[in-house]
Amino acid sequence: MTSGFTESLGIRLRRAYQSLHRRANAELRSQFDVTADQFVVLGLLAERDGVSQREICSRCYSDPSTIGALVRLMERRGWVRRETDPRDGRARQVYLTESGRDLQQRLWTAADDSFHRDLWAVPRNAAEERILFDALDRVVEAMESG
Amino acid sequence: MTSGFTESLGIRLRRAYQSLHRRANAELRSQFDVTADQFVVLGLLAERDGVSQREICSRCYSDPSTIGALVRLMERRGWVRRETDPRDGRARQVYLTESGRDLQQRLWTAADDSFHRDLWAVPRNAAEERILFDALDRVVEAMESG
DNA sequence: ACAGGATAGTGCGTACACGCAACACTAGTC
DNA sequence: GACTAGTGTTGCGTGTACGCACTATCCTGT
Repeated sequence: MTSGFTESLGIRLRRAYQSLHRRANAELRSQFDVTADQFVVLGLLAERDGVSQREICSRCYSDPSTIGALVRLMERRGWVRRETDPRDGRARQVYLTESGRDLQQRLWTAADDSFHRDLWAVPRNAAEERILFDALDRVVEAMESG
Repeated sequence: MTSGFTESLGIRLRRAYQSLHRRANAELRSQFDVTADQFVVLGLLAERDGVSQREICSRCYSDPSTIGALVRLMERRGWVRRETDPRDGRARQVYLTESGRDLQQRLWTAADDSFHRDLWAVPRNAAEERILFDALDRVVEAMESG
């Protein structure tokens, strides 16, 4: 029926993500006691903060309850603060604190030195990068249009 | 320092994997009460069984304790049996049972109908597929050679 | 002004991923 | 035979992912 389970795109995608996630977790945890997913949320907030948890979810493709727990944890650690949106009593606006912004920058440069560079070197040229990025984005489309 | 966090390969990889995993979980759970990771292990065992848990780990890039728990659960559900390796008292040989093999085949065709087809259609031609697969494999290499 | 429907967030339960430590067994060396 | 490494598995604790049910709030049409 197919060219074999082990050779399928699904398994390859899983392997690639798992190894990235494992590596990121190991580096970030040992040096900063931060998890890979906290790193992702910090990165998103550094690009734009004052946003609702719902928006964070849609930007990193996670679940509301996952993000809720994550953000509350980050709040306890002093990296973010949450304020009730004056325009919408249901929503919380999530902001990076000074400490959180500082941490994010240190994480970013550390991650760049240790594994981001290797990741960026994966596409061997611009054309390959475009094919790769397009394909990954089309995976998302295909999976969500079911 | 870079073209933006949201545009990086890491985030794209995360999004693609998360959406695949979510979709697979939803389909498999609603129809068969099976998780995506159980599906993966069933698929690997269908290709070759009688193997140690350690080997399952290396084939799906998972952790020994994760696979241990997963395989014990699958044993309780009657999909696999575990026998002590006569050559190595530490190791367990994991086999698919008849019921497990049967389930795997039903899962495989159902998954193929619902989302595997969409996934296979992601690479638009053989050249793109090769670039995509190579890149994903190089991600694994890069992340493990740290 | 109000009912009905949508939306943001929380709480709970289950499954997975992983590091770490412990344990059992193996294999190589002396 | 004992000693030392190395390996397969298990147990424990934490963090993450997700579905589901629930509350609080908003919004729309009447």
